[in-house]
Amino acid sequence: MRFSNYFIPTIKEVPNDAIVKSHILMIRAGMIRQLTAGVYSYLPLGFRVFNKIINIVREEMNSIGGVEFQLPGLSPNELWMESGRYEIYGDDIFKLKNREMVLAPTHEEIFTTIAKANLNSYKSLPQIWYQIHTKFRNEARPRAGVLRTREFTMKDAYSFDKDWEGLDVSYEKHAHAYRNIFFRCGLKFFSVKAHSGAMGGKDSEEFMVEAEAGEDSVLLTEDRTYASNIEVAVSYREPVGRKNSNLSFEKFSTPNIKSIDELADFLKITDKSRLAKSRVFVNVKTNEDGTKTNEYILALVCGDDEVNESKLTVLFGLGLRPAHNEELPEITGADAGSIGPIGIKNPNVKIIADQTLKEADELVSGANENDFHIRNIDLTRDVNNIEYYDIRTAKDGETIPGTDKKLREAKAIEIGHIFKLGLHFSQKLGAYFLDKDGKENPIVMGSYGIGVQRLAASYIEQNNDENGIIWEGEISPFHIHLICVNPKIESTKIFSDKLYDELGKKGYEILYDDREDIRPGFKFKDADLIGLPVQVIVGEKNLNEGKIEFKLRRTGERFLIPENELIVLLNNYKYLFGFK
RNA sequence: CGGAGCGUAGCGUAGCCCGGUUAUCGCGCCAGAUUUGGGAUCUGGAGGUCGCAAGUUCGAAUCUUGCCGCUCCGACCA
Repeated sequence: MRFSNYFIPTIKEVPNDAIVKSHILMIRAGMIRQLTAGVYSYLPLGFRVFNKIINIVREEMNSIGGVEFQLPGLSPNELWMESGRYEIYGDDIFKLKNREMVLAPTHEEIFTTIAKANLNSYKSLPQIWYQIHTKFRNEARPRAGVLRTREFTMKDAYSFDKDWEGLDVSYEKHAHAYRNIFFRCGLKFFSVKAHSGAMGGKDSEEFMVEAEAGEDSVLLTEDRTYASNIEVAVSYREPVGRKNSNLSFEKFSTPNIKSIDELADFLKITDKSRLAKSRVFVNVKTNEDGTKTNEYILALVCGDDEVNESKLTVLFGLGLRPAHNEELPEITGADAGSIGPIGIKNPNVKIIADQTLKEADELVSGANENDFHIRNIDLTRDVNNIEYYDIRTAKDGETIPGTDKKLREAKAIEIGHIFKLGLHFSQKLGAYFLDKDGKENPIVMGSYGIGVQRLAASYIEQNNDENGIIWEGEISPFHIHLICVNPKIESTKIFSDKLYDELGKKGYEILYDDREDIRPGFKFKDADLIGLPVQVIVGEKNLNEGKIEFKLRRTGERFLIPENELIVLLNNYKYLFGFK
């Protein structure tokens, strides 16, 4: 590609709106431009990278037997009401104003509709169906350039199996394909156990790239044998245990004490583990007749721990939400800050506590009366029907239960998600098949996604320096940045043109900076910013001695080589181009 | 949705607090000249509904109110 005939609007200055590295560099290198919040135009260079990723994804999906579709972006409201997601998604789904339709944020419903009509026999299962195209999500807060947007390209795949064992196989195939994809894209990635989210389902694994710009928190061991999203991570914490002094509980005045920290200061103690923190949750249950009832839950953890809402959701279901501040006095008798397990106003509140508090005594907690707490609470003696679960959020520095392996907390970007969906959509939308015995069964489904732009941004997060992006491997937009220092000098122009043709014929993808009236420094800066793995520089002085310059982008190393050695040298570096 | 900040030429900005000539500067752009190995120099030039609307005022980029948009933090996030 001749630069003079291409379109790469590079920018020297850092754009005002960009904070995150990959965002800044994608704009500066002329890959993307923002149209409005969370909506980006893909410029030729960016589009080229995305397409490289798409091709890798396509190859790996095909290799596990995936078949490619292209489904509509528009779909009728009705379909989403049937699956129940019209409500669940709420504002996150784009709704058309002049037609009863939505812009699909994902395609379970539509793929399932096709499965319902056509996968009627166990003989037609299993199937892996996928597509690579645009998704629309009305994100409340798009951020960090292309990392979280309202319109993006996603590879979404769905597996259809006759039983759970079949799903396991389909799931493993995807896990394998995903590892190949991310490896080929040159990412340093890992996978974590994940929360399987609103649709129920069993196993779920997220593929992560560690990056400061990430929105997810993960806990991992240094040897990466364990990694987990913080939403589900389990770690060991010494139980609080019993002191058995058998002190009776007593209420005491704690004026204006709202937080655990304030309470600790007030009591002049530093160990907050016995200051039991109470959080109140409302679990909205839908009854058979469609009416709704509220279940109330009080969750206790150590004062220096946090309640993990994802873990609670697993225990109680999707209707769970934190109680609003206005509801608290009605449920407990006090405002946030004075709530505890003893003397709750509503006698039907279910009390649960984290395992670390199992049978603990001499606890301090709110008295369910503003500005009062209670000390010497013995959960075994004083709280009836208490149940213990793992409901705390694991923390940096803690160990994996039963080992001495330490967990480190890190920020990460989720680049892919594989997920055993189960029966939710097949049952809701009526996708059943007949088994060998002529019996009707719901199809067992899996769902698998990869965000294309997010993957590119993740790569850039991991591969950049103060001069720009550093591309290497299969997703580099081109292989070689050929720079003719001054095309106005005939000898260099003739030589560069010839080199461009020859290298092209050898299968190299070349970005050829043939621009006239651009000073050399400008071309070099552009080359480093765009960041192709190898730069070949043709200048008058060197060429007069039969030499050209060869530069490696990552290390900045330059070699002055005889022109006829270029082909051999390039061959030595073919791994930089993702050549086998 | 809550909190904070911002909106002046394609990009980055000064001016705003304390209202008053022709709205500042740099990059980029156009023309010419000189230049050509790390984002050139000089000369000349084009480019603006100061986000929008209403208000206060003799007079508003500047003050007030409302709206819109964007960014960041948080909430949310199959």
